[in-house]
Amino acid sequence: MIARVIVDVASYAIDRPFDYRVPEPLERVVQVGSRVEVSFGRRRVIGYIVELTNTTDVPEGKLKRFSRLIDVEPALPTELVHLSEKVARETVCFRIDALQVMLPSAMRATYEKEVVHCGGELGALAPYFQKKERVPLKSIDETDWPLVQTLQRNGTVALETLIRQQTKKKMERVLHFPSREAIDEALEETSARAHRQKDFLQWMKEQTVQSMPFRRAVERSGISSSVIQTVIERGICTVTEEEVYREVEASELQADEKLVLTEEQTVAYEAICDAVDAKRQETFLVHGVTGSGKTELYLQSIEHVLARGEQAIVLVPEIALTPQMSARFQQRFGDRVALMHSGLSQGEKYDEWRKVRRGEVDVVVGARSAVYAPFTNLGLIVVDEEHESSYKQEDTPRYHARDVAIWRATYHRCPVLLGSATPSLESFARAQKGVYTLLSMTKRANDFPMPSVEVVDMREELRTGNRSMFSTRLVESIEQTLERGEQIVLFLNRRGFSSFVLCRDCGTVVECPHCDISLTYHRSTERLKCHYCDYERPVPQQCPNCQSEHIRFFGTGTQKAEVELKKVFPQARVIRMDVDTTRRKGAHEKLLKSFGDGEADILLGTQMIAKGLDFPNITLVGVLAADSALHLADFRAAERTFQLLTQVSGRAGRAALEGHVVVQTYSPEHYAIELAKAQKYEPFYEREMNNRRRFGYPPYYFIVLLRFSHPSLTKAIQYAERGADYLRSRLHAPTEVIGPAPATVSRVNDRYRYQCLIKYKNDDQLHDVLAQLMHMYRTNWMKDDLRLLINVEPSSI
DNA sequence: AGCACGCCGACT
DNA sequence: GTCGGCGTGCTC
Repeated sequence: MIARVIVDVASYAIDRPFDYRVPEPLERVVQVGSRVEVSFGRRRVIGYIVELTNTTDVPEGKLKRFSRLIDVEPALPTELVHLSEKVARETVCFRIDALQVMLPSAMRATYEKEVVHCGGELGALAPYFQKKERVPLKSIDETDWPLVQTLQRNGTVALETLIRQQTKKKMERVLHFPSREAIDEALEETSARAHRQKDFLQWMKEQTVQSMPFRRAVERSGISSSVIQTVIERGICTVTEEEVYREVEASELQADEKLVLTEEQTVAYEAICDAVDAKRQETFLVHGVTGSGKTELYLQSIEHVLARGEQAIVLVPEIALTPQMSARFQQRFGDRVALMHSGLSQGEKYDEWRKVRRGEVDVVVGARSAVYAPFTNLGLIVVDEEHESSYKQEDTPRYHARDVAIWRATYHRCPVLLGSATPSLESFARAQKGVYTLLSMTKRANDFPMPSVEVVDMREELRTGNRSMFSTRLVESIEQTLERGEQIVLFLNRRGFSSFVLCRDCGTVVECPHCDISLTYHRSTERLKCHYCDYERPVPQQCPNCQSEHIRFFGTGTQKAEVELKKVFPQARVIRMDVDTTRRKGAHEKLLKSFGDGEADILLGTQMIAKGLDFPNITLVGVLAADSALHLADFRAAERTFQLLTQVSGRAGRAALEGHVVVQTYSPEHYAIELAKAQKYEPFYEREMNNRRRFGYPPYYFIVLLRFSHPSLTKAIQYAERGADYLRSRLHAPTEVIGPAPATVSRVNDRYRYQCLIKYKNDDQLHDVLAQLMHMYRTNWMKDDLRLLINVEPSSI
């Protein structure tokens, strides 16, 4: 029996299966998806079985037997093993990367070298070994490494690779209670003076369960652990070490009752159930205004799926995975839900993943990578806020969770639900073409009116002499809202307000010496940092260009806004939410909770407050700089701005109180802002589609971004041109190759970056041509220190 | 990727 | 002669 194995080595030459003979005793145990330990060249590494066959082209002399089976139960279901091939092909990444991303990081192996003493004199190495036979190479001083080599040659020591999985199963001591009779017997044998022991025995007798974690027994019985320990030592009850799940802190469960669906919701619900029942892959685009009750639709659709004995995945943007959202799912489905988001520790993520793998839960609510939840009987995948750019992973494998969701659904023959108030142009266009089924929900579930939106022209404010961050209108609105005792959310897009250091005399901005980007001030450390490389330096006292001491320092946008806000409204209680105030685990939740409890009047923050915030007392939303993302050189700039404004506006007036939105901008006439104000998605869609068609961008074309980087500027340009020429010579109209042009950040880590763009409609040669280009890169260009990165359907360019 | 082999120049 | 620098080729 032959196992075809993808080994844990990310390299072009290795990116294919290698054949290993399956040891005979394991023939009935191994499965596709199992991990094995193999010797590969002179190393031992972990590999994934992707196929089991009986034939091989590998000559007998080369074929090895793998040494160890790591999982009895395969780590990945077959479906995901096959899916990894598609992911690798579609996103141009190594198969091993596509496989690894499907597993929790705790299951990734680390490799460590150890020096083993085989016999003979160790000489100068002796102190490292003491009485031990093997020591980590890391523990030996680097100056002694040549000696290790010498001793290795004469056979005194050998180097071995230690494969360590990061998996830590949490073990807990579990107490097993004896039978009633045994307890009675024990009671008789217990000395009359041992009152506490008797109490404990009595308590045990009252228990209905047969075992309980030691810790909980201490808590519940109120008997000290030393007493219980004595009882154990007397052999009355036994203790075992058992694997337990880390307890993920449960959100506070508020009542969440099943709601009566509106007419629109019912239409959507029935269409979804129909696809579920028919086992039909169908993608629904749920276009519902904020407050139209999309979550309730998800919940009831999932209930239907669970009733059929199938499972469901709910994808949520990381940032929107608020306790409010999680709590609703937990309330509805109890312990059948697993949560997967960045707030969990590595071990907690591993536990949640295992619950899914073992079939102990049947709903997963999680961020991007939860799309790989190892369910084997999926009935529905929901992608909430489907337009969110966080669904696209920005490093390898550069997959889009929305696409993966559809691939998986095709396998499981189940529907996918894409939900958004502001669908991505791609999805809406597909819905228009009939590729997806459009489900519109135009009315708010509770019939509350949409908030009124007011746009303030900040140029006008400047002209009238108001140079502060707050327009007169916004100040008035805040005042009125405060007087009414209602709450305010102020939103500030960090971009354009980032915290850089500027010389007031010559205008110099302090930049990174290795990258073409300004340095960012970090208040916590009082230093300037580069967000692209690891460079950091203290804040300069003088301008590095003209030595002037008039260094103007811009704190983060939100910090500055907070100071100004306190000046204008000294009586208002403000909560600031940005990366600085939410870095600590759980800080995010805590701040939101205290705002929800009415402990503050104003919530001031960045992107992160744009979503999922659902408090009835918020009646005013202020957007301080609506156009900060508008003028970026990216074809999605208008779409992003429109989505953001709509999203933020949705935070106002979620309950009976009427909501109001004030949007401050320097370009009030821009269609993205005008149409967001009017809250008209479709006119925006038409308008933006026109632009996309005119300039040949998605969804009219698919795009692939190629980035060439090299320490020498001329070489970077040369190779980028060579690459573009190569592509042009092989790809034909209507496929186009644009560029090369310098990347937005034209230098990172002392490497110059040039990029090309391929635009295509449907080009079946493209993947082959890209593969050939990669081949040329790895056989010729890579040695010259060129780096080439391919991003299929990038979220920005 | 990482490891060994092998070829060449430098040094005991 | 031997050591160690890095270019080349291979990994079932």
